[in-house]
Amino acid sequence: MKKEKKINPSKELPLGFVDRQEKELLVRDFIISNIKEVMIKYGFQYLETPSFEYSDSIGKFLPDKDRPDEGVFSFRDDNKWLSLRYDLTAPLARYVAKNFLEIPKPFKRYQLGTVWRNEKPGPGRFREFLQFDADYVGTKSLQADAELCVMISEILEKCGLTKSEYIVKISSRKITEELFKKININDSQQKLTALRALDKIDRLGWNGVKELLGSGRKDKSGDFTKGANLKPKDIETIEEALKKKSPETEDLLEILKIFKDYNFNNFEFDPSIIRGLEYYTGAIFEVNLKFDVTNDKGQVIQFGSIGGGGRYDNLVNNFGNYDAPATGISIGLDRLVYALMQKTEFKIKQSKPIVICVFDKNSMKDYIAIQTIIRKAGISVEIYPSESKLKKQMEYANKINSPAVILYGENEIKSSKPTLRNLRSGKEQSIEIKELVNEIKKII
RNA sequence: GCAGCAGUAGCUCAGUUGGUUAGAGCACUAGUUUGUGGAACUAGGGGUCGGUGGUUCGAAUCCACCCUGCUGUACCA
Repeated sequence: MKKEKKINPSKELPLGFVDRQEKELLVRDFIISNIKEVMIKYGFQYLETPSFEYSDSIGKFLPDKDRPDEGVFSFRDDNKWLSLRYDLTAPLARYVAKNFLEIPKPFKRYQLGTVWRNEKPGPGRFREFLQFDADYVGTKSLQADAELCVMISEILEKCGLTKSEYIVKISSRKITEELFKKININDSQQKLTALRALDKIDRLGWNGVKELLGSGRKDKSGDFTKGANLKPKDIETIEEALKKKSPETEDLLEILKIFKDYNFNNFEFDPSIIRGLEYYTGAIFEVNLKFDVTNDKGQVIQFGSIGGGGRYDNLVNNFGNYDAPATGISIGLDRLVYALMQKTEFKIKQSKPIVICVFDKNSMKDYIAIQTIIRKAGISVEIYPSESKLKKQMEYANKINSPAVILYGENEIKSSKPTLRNLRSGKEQSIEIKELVNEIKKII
């Protein structure tokens, strides 16, 4: 009989999906707890919406296509297309439209949730990631826009970033709109290409952007990108306009005034920031890190922004007749985690369990008794799960970074004096049970 | 998507112009020590050489296609 070749299931993960380990999750939890604290202080309410939405509810319409636009993960269910949400703003708009009459106006909500994007992953950038999003719905007041920037800044500083390590950049859609009107670009494709080119100034610099506004640009690998084919004179006009150090549009002037009242100054006017192309209508903001981020080979990489947002006055309106101007901001949490973990001074302390070694299964009652005492004191502790050689148990304790082991063998039990071994110093001491908790506290 | 580079043990990598049974370090397991981890020594396990097909007497090595990773670029609502 011939042996069938066994084909094992793949251990690999789908492109852009990753396992996340404790080290990373603890940093993430730390950020989340800071976010929640700040959200409460600023009076936002907590909301959760489902991972899936009908594709058309989150802006994915399907004209003659057998699947929704690339960029989202979708599947067909009973002739309706469902998509995994790609952000938290679109579901919010849907939620507001659905519950418009019941919710307070303005509606201030924040949300933490996984989102999915069917795009090429990069460093600190995955196809599944956690996003934080805070929005003001139902107000035109620019106080809201300004406060979002102040608030995001407070969150970042709570997470340990200093003012010199990040900056909030602001601009307004109105600037580029006026600019395009001035130089008379009507072709919408051309407008789009130009807008996208402008968005890249931080990465490519002015020369790169100029090439993209003109005939096109060849990148480092030799790949060529077509440009917007603007006239040199128009490119000059744009360059001139974007050099301006202070804003002239009314919305930004107002926001700047409010920043002043808040005594907030870690921002920068930057007319070249664009953010998404679809729904923003007014002020836009972007949060950038100012320190170098490296990959695991130590190379400095293009990291981009860790979050941003802006005013979107028409999004809720798309669903029907309710008029709900809105503004919001989001952070990609995993990107922030990735960046924070690079700061060498950034370490989150975690308490690993004390390990009680097992000499004899029949003494389990005694092990459990001291385990209970220690746990009651709120200290992490566990009994080694089997009766292995002491060496193995010690190796285990060492491996999990346990601060200490408790040796409670025949003689110790007889005298009710367990031995506590400090795994960092290697010192051992014999201790009365009632003193055990106190001694452990000295070690951890 | 496009372009460049890469893929050999869990990890980092070596492997001569195609030539027996594919190697090293670290990690892992067992022992030196039946009550002692982080050091040392000894022994051991572990590989569809990214996959599939082709060329060849013979392929980790050459060819084709595919997959995956990295970097850049595009897209990012």
